[in-house]
This record gives sequence, structure tokens and C-alpha cells, in this order.
Amino acid sequence: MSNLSPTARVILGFLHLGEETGYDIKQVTDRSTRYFWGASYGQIYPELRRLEETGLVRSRDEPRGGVRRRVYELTEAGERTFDEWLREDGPDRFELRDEGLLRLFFADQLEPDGLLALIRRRRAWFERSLAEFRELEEHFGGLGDTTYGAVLDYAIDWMEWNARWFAALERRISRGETPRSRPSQPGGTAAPPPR
Amino acid sequence: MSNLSPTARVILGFLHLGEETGYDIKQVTDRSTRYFWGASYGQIYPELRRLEETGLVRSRDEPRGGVRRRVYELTEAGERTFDEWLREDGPDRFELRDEGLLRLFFADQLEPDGLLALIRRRRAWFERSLAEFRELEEHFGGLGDTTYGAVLDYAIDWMEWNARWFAALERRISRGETPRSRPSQPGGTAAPPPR
DNA sequence: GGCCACATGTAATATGTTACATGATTGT
DNA sequence: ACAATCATGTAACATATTACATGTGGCC
Repeated sequence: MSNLSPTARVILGFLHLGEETGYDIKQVTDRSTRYFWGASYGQIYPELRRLEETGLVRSRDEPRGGVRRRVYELTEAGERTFDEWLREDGPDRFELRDEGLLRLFFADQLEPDGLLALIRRRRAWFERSLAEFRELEEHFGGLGDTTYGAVLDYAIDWMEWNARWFAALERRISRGETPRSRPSQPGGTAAPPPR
Repeated sequence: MSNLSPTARVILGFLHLGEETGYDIKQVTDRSTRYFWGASYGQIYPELRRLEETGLVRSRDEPRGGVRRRVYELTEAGERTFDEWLREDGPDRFELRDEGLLRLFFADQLEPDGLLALIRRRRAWFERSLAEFRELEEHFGGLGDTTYGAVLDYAIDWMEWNARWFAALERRISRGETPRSRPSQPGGTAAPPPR
């Protein structure tokens, strides 16, 4: 029963991967897990000290020149706890806060043009997101056959799927059709299989 | 510039749709917006009073027998504010907290069987979710050509897509293949962890 | 009598972001 | 000289969940 806070997991994970300081962890989360599990300084630094009290990490001062710098690493207990969490069969937290979806949910009072604008903005947002993830992929140069690479694949596929879904809805609305096309799939096309 | 808190939007939306009491709003969010925008009593009741102070809603006591009951409705200012929010061109909050994805991200240290178990659980979770949404659809008997019906369609399609994506990943791993099927970068077998 | 649904509310707790304060080093 | 980056940290605020307290009315 690992009683880790969600942020603690991110921290243990990145210490495991070799990150050293709280600053490092923040930098790397901002380019990776941010999209499904963020962390701010206000969480990271206090959590690092809690983890040290619990004995899951240890630290030492390792200044770079005059820059104060505290380097952390996992203890054996930390490695074990992290590994246990990875294998645990508990329910995974899954939470979404999506204001665009909320708007669409309540959008029946909008005239077609208003609705169309809303959908168009959403599709555009997903397309920008997609471009962002593709840049990330390019920046990291492939990431090899790693599971974090697979997560990036997932993000890219997901954004593509979203862009397509809302493009299909957009077409329907702009043709003067109603927002639902059931029982057939949007645009008549089934969701694309993962590559 | 509507300065509504997210929960306030949900409340205005459901009052607009005809819900009356804080209790009603909680019931209906639990069967609908919960998946992308939840609300608990601890938010709803205080928020209703704040909205009344701001003049966006008005209320009266309307007991049912001896059961105390406070009925709310939108004022004109409330309707206007809500409509403005629907049309606003601001950025929409989009936040995801997905522990399963976090696990997959860090799963490189697992042996194939451990990884497979993780993926299988995730696929199963999406399949249960899908069934849940389908039940919802059945329960509501179609929902007609409404935008909230379209949101339910979206949820169903999305869960289907997820189940399929992870089923594909599962197949790859169970065949002894690597987690990624993308054309990988030339020269690179094992890329170093992100630094 | 006991349980469930209706109905309102608060307190404690958890979780998290933002803004700010501090200071060294590196590059322009 | 100044901006950016490295690096640590805290305080204030925002947001939200959970658990609890309270009570009516209907049903078996």
C-alpha cells in the first residue's frame, strides 16, 4: 500500500530516471508529464522534503560555483515503493476538466453560427495542440522504443482524433444538419486505429 | 467579461435548463457533466448564495410538505451572463489528470508481463467506461438532436477509440514487440532518458 | 422500526497555482 | 549593464472533496 501523493509519484519517477534537483524536475515535467500530470514549485520543494523525512529519498548539497543546489536521489526504500506503485492494481485516477465540452453541452440555445464558431475554435485548439506535440517529438528525436515515447504517440494520435471528430461535427453543422448523426459514426468514418 | 467561476457556469447552465434546487443540480451533474466538470455540495450551495449576492440568480423558499426547499432561477442578468460565456472567445481550460498514463510513462523498468498487465487494466477500464456511457444513452433514450446528446456521442466515441488504441498496444506487447510502432529514428536503439 | 430518497448546509482536509523574494552565473 | 537561466523557497489564494450534522416524508 504505497501512500504516495500523486505529485510524489512524479518526483520519484523522475529521480529514478536520473533527474537531480527540484528545478530539474520542474523543467522536465513542463515538457512531458505536464499534459496529464503537472507539478509546480509550490508542490515539488515541500514534497521533496516530505519524501526525505519518510526515507524515500536522500539529498546532499552540491553547489555549482556559488549557486546553491540540492541534489536528490532515491533510497532503496524509494525504489521499492516506486516499483510497487507501478505494479499496483488499484484504480487509477482519471479526471478531466474541459471547459469547451461544457460549453458544447449547454450550446443548444446558440443559433447555428454561434455553435459553428464554438466548434471551429475547438477544432483549431486541437490542431495547435497536435502541432505542439509533434514539435516535442521532433525535439526529442524519436525517444526510441520507450514507454514515454509511446505516451507521446498516444498524445499525438489523440489530438489527431479530436481534430477529426470536431472537423466532422463542423461539416455537419455548416451543412445545416443537426449536431447528432447517430447511429452512424461522425462523418461516416470510424475512429482511426492506432498506428 | 464574465468572471464566473467554473462551478458557477455549471450552475447557471442547469438553472437555465430548468433545474430548481441545489440538490437537483447535484443529481443531474452526477449523471452528465461529472465526467468533464464535476460539482459537489460543498461548492454548489455556497456558490448559489454568491450568485444571488451578485444578482445572477434569485431564490424563494418552496417547501415540499415539511421538507425545507430553496428554489433558484436565473435573473435576466444571469441569462445574459450565461449567454455571453457561451459566445466568449477566450481560451478554454483543458486539464487532464491521468494516473494510468503516468504509470505507462514510467513503465520502462517493468518486464513485459508487468507492462502488459498495466495496459490490459487500462483497456479494461476504458471498456467499462464505454459500457457506462452506453447505459447512460439508453437511460436517456437518445436525447434527441441536442448538443448535450452530441457530447455523449463524443464520450462514447472517445472511449471506443481509447479501448482500441490500448488493445492495439496490448497486441504489440504480447507479441514481444516494442511499445512503439512509429517509424523510429535512424541509428537510435536506446535513446537516453530526457535530461 | 428501519431504510431510502429528498434536502441543506458546514468544517476539515487536500491539493494545487500564482506571485513573490532571493541570489549566483552566463552570455550579450 | 542587463537579461536570461539556474536554483530554492514561501505565502496567499483558489479550488475542490469528504465527512459529517440535521431533518422530513414515504414505503415495507
